[in-house]
Amino acid sequence: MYKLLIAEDEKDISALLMKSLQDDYEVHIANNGYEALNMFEKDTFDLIIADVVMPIMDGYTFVENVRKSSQVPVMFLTSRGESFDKVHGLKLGGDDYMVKPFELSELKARIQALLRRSQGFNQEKNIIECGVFYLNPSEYICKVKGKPMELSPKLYKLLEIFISHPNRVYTKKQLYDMVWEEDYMYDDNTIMVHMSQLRQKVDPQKKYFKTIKGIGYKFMGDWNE
Amino acid sequence: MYKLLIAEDEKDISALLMKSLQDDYEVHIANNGYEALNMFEKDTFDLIIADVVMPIMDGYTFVENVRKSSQVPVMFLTSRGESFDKVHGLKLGGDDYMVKPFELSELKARIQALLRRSQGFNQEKNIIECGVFYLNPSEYICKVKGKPMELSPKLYKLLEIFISHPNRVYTKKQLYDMVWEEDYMYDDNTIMVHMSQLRQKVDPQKKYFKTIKGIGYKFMGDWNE
DNA sequence: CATATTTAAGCTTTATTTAAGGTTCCCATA
DNA sequence: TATGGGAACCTTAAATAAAGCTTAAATATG
Repeated sequence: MYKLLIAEDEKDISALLMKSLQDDYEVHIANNGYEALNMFEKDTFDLIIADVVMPIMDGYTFVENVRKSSQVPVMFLTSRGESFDKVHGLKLGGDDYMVKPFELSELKARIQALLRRSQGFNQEKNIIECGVFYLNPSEYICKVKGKPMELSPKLYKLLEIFISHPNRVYTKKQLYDMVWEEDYMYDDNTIMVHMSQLRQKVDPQKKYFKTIKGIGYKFMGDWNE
Repeated sequence: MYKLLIAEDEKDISALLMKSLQDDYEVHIANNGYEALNMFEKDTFDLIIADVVMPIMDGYTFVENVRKSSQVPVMFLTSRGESFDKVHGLKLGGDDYMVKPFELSELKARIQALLRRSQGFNQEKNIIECGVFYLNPSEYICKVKGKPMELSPKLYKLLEIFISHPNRVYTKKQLYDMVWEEDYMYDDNTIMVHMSQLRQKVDPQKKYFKTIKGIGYKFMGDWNE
């Protein structure tokens, strides 16, 4: 079930949203931008709905801060319906902008469209897929060409990083920091052994995981079978 | 430059769109859904804008067919502004839905937001480009005239420096300091050998990398093919 | 105890530097 | 206007150094 964060100071509206969305989503309400930002930093959400005019911290400022670290889809929902406002909200990182009063059916459809787009058109939640590789971290499942693979935790995390960002080059240090989450006692060799194991398990023909000598490793995401 | 496909039967609107979008995008116009579908099958586009009411094949049918094989972002642009229509359009695969008459500034902002989302925020990657040279350091990619080149770390860094600052002259000492990051043990010859290798790989005809005798080297950024 | 992870060692591959001989260009001099 | 010497530069190939791979054994984890 997708998690939504709603930043809205008008209680009647947030209550209405809660009521009409809670059957389909896990809904969290914040009463202003500041509160929302705190919640955002402590948790992860699949979509954010933000009012613009709020006390303490407004919606624009909130979303600007969100965008510094996240690409979570954002919908503005506000009574300010001028083109100028819409353009501003969209430019600073919003994905959609709805003007109050709104139709609930349209809001729901737009939420669905946004989630569909941001989740990469996967029906299920949190599926990571690229080419022959399929990962479902919440179920700890890994498939390569549809064939289930058993991977140790470290190997799984490694693979997850690569598949979520095809073509990107990671240095050994970066991988170590992300997978091991401890920067003392760091050794290149550990990474190399794990990469070797990962290749043997998941890419025995060495087509997908390329070594960039002097830099690091890269998962080739633009292949043609 | 992103490629847009616009399916619109009203000539004055398609002309207006062409006029206002052609500076930023490569715009292709189809006069109905059927024509659009043909164009879509022969070419690839980064975004589709579709009217709903069109002769021969309507926008909904067109987009339903598009969605059978593609996840390209789709915006509906139509005078049918009922919630029912919007919900229908969004559910069958549309990403956004604008109602005529529309503000051009809002349309442009929504196009940008959609492209940003569908391109996976990729446009924010720092790509270094000049003339026939293309570098993407985060993917460690180098292309010359669209042809991928494999470069060693030192050569890559060297090239990166030159392409980021066309026409600037660098002394051997400067290059050494920037690429080697150690100022002891410095030898002109090392640079010269690397420059020689770089030219052979990336500029065999010696058109782009010029020696400034007594000074250093310079990448010629203002050429005309 | 079983499984996962790290260490260690020998080996392979690739990158970088060194070294030597050749080329070009500038400038002083004839 | 020729010419020769020297400095700066180029190129190539061999030598050296660095980075990476893999296997198996050792150690940790639970």
